[in-house]
Amino acid sequence: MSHKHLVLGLLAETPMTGYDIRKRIQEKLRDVTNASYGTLYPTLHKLLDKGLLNMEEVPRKGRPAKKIYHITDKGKGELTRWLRKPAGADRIKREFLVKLYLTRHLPENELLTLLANRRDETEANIKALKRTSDDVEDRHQSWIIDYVMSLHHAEMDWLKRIEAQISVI
Amino acid sequence: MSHKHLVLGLLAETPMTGYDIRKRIQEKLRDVTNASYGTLYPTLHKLLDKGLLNMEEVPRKGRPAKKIYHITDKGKGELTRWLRKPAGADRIKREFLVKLYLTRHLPENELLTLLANRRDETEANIKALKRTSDDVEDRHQSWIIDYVMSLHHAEMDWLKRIEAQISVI
DNA sequence: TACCGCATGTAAACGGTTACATGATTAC
DNA sequence: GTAATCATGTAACCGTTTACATGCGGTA
Repeated sequence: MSHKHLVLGLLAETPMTGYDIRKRIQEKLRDVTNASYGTLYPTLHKLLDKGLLNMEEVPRKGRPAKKIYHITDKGKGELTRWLRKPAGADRIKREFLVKLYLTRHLPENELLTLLANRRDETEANIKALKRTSDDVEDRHQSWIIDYVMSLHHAEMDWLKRIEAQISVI
Repeated sequence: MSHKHLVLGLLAETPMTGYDIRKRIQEKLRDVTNASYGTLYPTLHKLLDKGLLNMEEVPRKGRPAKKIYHITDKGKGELTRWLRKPAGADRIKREFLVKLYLTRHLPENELLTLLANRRDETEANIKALKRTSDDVEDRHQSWIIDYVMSLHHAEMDWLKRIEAQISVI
């Protein structure tokens, strides 16, 4: 992905500092990404270089100026171009699936504990998500939560199916 | 993740060359990872250094020797230790969710095409998966396919739900 | 003859995480 | 007084992708 377009998109709504962008992401996009300053600041610098952003310096007494970034027309162009092309297939490193596959050469009870642990974790994830879903303001945000929730539930169902399959044998 | 444990796990089944490992992954774990030689060979070198693998050189006429890697007892220990601890939460860069969120500041029809496109893509993914699921040998592999398929279906249901929600308004 | 499969790698670039460094202001 | 918040960044490291480099043997 690179956080380039996310930054562009957030700045298209309203001009902000890098710090603000971080907060926004933490508040509204926790389930989507987890970008740190180490990613965000260099991204801003690159976008500025390319002319996709402008920067406005706001001096503060006794410390370095605050830097407010604004999206440029060029930036808006790049953003809408990106939004219109299909999102790349999610490249996921599904560590759990690797583990599942590798239990092939291990005793059956290893497989069963792997599945049971995963079920507990998924259950916990669902509960945690439910808690965060209370203070959601806009539909876009609630759609994301709904999406993630759906995937969690699908995984739960799958886990139960597999466990049932095994215990029958 | 790092492909360290995957390599260890595959070599626990049978000794192989780096080339063989690549083929295995392509054949059986396409939905889980996509490791290239650029990842695999350095990983093998590191594991060898740490004593988790042994290497056996098999000379070939007229070209460099083939290198067959074997897992050591130390390697087996490391592998089972890893398998037993819970798999880290899948850190996913869900590009599609970023796009979904960013349609906030775009006209409604942009949102609708985004969803429609995604639906087409997901449908295509499901069909492609169905095709691959025919020549599956062992249950571990079929579980993985079932898992991925479940997630695809969950996404489809979600997409339809959201689209219905919007068209009502 | 031309291409595919076998088999080894390296190098550059990219994207991200973690930890570090700085320092004022505000709330408890 | 102490901790959190505001606000900037850099540097080292890690894992991965992509492209490149090499070259034999078998198949169409």
